[in-house]
Amino acid sequence: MPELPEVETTLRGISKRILNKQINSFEPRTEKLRWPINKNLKKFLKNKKVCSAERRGKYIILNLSKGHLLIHLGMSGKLRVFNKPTEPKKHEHWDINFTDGWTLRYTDIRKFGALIKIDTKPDQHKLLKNLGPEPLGNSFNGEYLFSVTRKKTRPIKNLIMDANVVTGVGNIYANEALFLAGIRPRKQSRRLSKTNCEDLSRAIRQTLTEAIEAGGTTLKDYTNASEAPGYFKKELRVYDRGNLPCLTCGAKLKLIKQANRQTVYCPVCQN
DNA sequence: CTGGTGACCTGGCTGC
DNA sequence: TGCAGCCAGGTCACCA
Repeated sequence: MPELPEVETTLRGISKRILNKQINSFEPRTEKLRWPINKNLKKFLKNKKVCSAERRGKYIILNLSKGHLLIHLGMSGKLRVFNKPTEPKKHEHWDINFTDGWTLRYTDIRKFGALIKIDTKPDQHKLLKNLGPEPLGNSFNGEYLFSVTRKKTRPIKNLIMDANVVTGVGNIYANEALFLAGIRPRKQSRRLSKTNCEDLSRAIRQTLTEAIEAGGTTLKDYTNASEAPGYFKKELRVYDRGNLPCLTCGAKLKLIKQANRQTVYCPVCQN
């Protein structure tokens, strides 16, 4: 799925087309995505205005004139906006139609995404309240990473993919950032030095920033709000390159499995 | 509390 | 061609 850069790209793409607009109707075409879609959502959204839109980790939050809407893209979710009426195709699970004729449409082949109505403060919602710091924010740095890695026995890759430690780093960018920092994915978190933590926090920041600038990564089917692919794939140095030569030293990249996810690293460049 | 695994769902690819 | 089996950008819920 979309990791943080793809969610950010999506948010930027839809924002200008939905901000300050009034919702005319909500049309769901599925009972449930990851969770059942609230039966009152049609009524709840009717006539509400989209006041602002923001991202928290991989979640998109639409702040409405009253209440909030939480959107997660799961593994295969996409949002796009258009103003020419189109017949919804298979896997196009819901539309939010605005009074000016524009539509926000959600597509998700695997239905791991979510659409949730929130009445209270969003940051107190159970899906958001335990999230770790934003990797591109000021509170995420080497010092923070050093403090959270102490006493942790799990591999560093598993740790940085834990949304409660730092939110938004998925499998692609975890692999890439560890390569950039020269750290083995299986290294025990508590064995990272202060320098390792500085390097890794910087690598995560750099990898995500570059991916956002490239419009995200398209592996198979990610497209942004205007259906354009992301261009970061050509920058990937280890992800999806198992057994191919390291682009830095030529050594054969190792392919292993961690927590049921594919991990690729260079046995020479990463220690 | 920590850490590991199964489950959710569909489609594409590989290999027999 | 057909089909079984495996894999995929996420992460919650549950269990030891």
